[in-house]
Amino acid sequence: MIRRVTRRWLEEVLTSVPGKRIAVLSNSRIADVLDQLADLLEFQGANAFRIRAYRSATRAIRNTSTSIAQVAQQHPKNLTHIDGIGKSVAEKCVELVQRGSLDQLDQLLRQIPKSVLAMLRIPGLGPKKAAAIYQQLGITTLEQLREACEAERIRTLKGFGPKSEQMILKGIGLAERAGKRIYWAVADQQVQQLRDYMAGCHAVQQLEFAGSYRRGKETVGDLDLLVVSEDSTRVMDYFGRFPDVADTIARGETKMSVRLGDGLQVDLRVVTSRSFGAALQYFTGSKEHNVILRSLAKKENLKINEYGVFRLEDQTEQVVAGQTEADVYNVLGLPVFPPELREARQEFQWAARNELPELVTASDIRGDLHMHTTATDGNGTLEEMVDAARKRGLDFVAITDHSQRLSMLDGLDPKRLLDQWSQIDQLNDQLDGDFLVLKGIECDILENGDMDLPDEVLAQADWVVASVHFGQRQSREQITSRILGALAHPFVSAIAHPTGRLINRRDAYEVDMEAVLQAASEHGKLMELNAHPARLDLNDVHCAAAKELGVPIVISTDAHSVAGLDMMRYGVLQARRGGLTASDVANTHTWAEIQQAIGGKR
DNA sequence: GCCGTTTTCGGCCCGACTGTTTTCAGTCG
Repeated sequence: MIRRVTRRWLEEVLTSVPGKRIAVLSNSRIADVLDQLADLLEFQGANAFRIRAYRSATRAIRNTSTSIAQVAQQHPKNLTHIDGIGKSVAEKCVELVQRGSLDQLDQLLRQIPKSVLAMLRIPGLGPKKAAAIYQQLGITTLEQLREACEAERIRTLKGFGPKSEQMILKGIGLAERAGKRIYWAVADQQVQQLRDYMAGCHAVQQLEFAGSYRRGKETVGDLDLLVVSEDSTRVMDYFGRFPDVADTIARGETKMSVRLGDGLQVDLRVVTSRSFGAALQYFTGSKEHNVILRSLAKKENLKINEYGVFRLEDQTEQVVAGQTEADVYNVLGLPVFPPELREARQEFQWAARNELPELVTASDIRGDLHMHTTATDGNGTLEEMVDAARKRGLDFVAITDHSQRLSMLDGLDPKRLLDQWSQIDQLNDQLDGDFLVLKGIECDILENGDMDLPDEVLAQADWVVASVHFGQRQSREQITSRILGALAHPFVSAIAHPTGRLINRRDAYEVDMEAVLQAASEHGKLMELNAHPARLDLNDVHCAAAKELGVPIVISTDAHSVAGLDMMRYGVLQARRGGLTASDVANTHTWAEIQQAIGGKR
């Protein structure tokens, strides 16, 4: 009862604000608000550890699949059970969910104009310097800042000089592009080019890309290039001549940073072979994973930095590890965590229980259960897609073209679908057991919750993926209930791209993922991890939640062309970040085994 | 602000580079 009243009240508050949709606050929205609060506090010069506490709370909020808003409404005290959330942040979550805003944030925003925070996006301009510019010169916008630089007024401030003005002017132009995160798949292309180029430098003994790229994060903010060499000058000179380098940001003895033409920053570190493992560990991160690692080391009277692990005794430092990553972890009694797991989520607890999962690999994948053909919006014919899948070593595929509601994409009505399925029967006859083509469909879940094709048609399919394409702006209750309905439908096998998000382009639609996963578990249905680099939907956090509930994940390319089949590896990477093993992923199994899993429920 | 088999108070990871400084604060990862 309380929940209903509160939610209705919240909906009224939110709908009274133009442009806002009816919604229970998502975790990412709550985290955004708290991050803004942290920005403003930082700007005010608040205690650095207090800021860090807020940052770590917002990270925890983004990293859980539990709906913070729901917990705040129903069991607010349970919020502090989440690591990183204490009494104060818990109270703020409750206030935010109940009132739709935070009193403290409103007060701060009255003192500091929001436009001032834009200055923090300029590389090299942090909270202290930005605050000095705002407080001493009264500058509140980037345009005023540009004018002040050009009029040489910034250099009059203590701690600023002509170079600072140049840095700011350059930074204003970059603020838009810099800091934008690119898809992992795009970063990967850049990495391959850099690898090829750096292979031509004889001074390079060993080379590895670290950072969020190595952790397989869905988006990458910059590249961290680690090189073993005895001659850092030669390596840096060579690196600086990479044709796409637009600007050198910094260059010292061991570290150099450049910006490429598209705005991507690449940091180069040159180390000796003795330090390679420590440096690789250190620069792979994440920051939060490293903080935990160093705290553990400290308790053992050890110190970890990018040069090695050192034992502290009688004011002397003795090297105990550094050459390989394995040495660094093993000296602390820890396993070598796969980079994808180094996010300070559960990996240290898993290690303590000796339960680190053996993550799924691309070679474990046996089939692809979501792809399109020229029958709807694909570029490849049925035969071409099947041929390409065979050449990629798969054992089976499902052809899942769109259903009739997608008329713009020439979606299939029952007659055309049945025609396609009889073609598939013929093709299977020709294949004679060497390969299996499944009769599938990507069937729309209509706005009213009905399936887009009649039951008697769906009943004849081997495999049905249900998806939401229309009515994505419906309320959380409506969308959730549509998906729950599909999961309860006897002929639906899996939910495709379950949140509809397009990374950097479109937010996920409002959906109660906890309820969805619970229903999938009850009905024995599968959830898709769509491998397209812009989707990667489910995300890593939801994959981990599905695993907890025993809901199998099916990694699918949703290929619209032959080349699209190669996207499988991006999905596998995301699955690894979710901690999935081969047995957690349905399409590492044979079709007979998958059929058994979904067939029992019909 | 968060956290706790050394702690409910006193810690909180660590180093490189830059610009503005005559020894260091700010920023970044």
